Amino acid sequence: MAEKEFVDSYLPYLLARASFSISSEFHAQVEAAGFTVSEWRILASLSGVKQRTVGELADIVLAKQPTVTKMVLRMVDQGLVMRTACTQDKRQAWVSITPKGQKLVQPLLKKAALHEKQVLSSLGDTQSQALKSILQKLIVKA
Amino acid sequence: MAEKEFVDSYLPYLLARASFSISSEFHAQVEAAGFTVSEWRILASLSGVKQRTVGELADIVLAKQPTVTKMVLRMVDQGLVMRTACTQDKRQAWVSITPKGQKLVQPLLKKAALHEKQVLSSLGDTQSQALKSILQKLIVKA
DNA sequence: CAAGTTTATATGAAATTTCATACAATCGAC
DNA sequence: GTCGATTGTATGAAATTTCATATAAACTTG
Repeated sequence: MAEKEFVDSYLPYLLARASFSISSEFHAQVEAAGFTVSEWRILASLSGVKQRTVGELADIVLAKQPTVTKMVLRMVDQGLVMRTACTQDKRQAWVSITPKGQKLVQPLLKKAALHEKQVLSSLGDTQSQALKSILQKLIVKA
Repeated sequence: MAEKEFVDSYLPYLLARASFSISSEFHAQVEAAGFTVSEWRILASLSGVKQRTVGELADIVLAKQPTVTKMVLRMVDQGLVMRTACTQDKRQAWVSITPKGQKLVQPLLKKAALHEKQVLSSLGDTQSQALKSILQKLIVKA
């Protein structure tokens, strides 16, 4: 049984697996609210701001631009977000959350905060801080 | 600009983003070898073992079973893996890597090890160890 | 300011993933 | 053993994602 390296200690895989594992725990609640994970991310990232462009959203939800364009169109149909013309750069499309979207995502945001708190408390303050700062370091700024 | 919480410090998102970021760095090499990320994971996870079942592979590559079934069928067509009947439990399908698959994945495994080493060395020993052990803790055993 | 280049988004076609469900084989209890 | 429940994989249809490309609006230079 010498062959456990890949799955058990290869860093990129550990990251992927940990991410998957933690997200899965919360995924049930996202689904219960009727959202996909990407939809949830879009709503969450729109919930505190005036608006974001399609490109910014693509970067945030870690998806390709055409994927986000179509995702936004679907969410517009559902009345969760709305598109408005960008006044400065007419190539860009501004996306903002609707009152309906805001209302639906609000309870999820609370649950997300709670879930994170639980995970962090299971780690303890020291490890929590260490983890976050290391992860931030791993995230390439570009 | 008070609204940077979600993207900048929400743990599940940091994990997803860090995972994405690190994987992306290596992704170019995976593509250069002609594989998708999931194919790479399947080959890597098969490369040291005699065989794995479809279900085990689904767990490892963090994908759904039907996805893996179809992925394996495609990889069989490409001659990268082969399916053999499981002698004990006839419901299960054993998948193993072919010599061709092994030959193609070998250089990638080396590059992966190198890439990981670079990432780890940028963190330093202490943080590397801390990160890995915290991630392992976050990964739910079930 | 015209011409070429880059950037932001949209869109159709193709590939992939997912959901449901079907099918087979194993397991358990009687 | 037999019947019902469970488990592992396959498969078709639907939904989603991706690739390639189109389009339109800035930017750059001379």
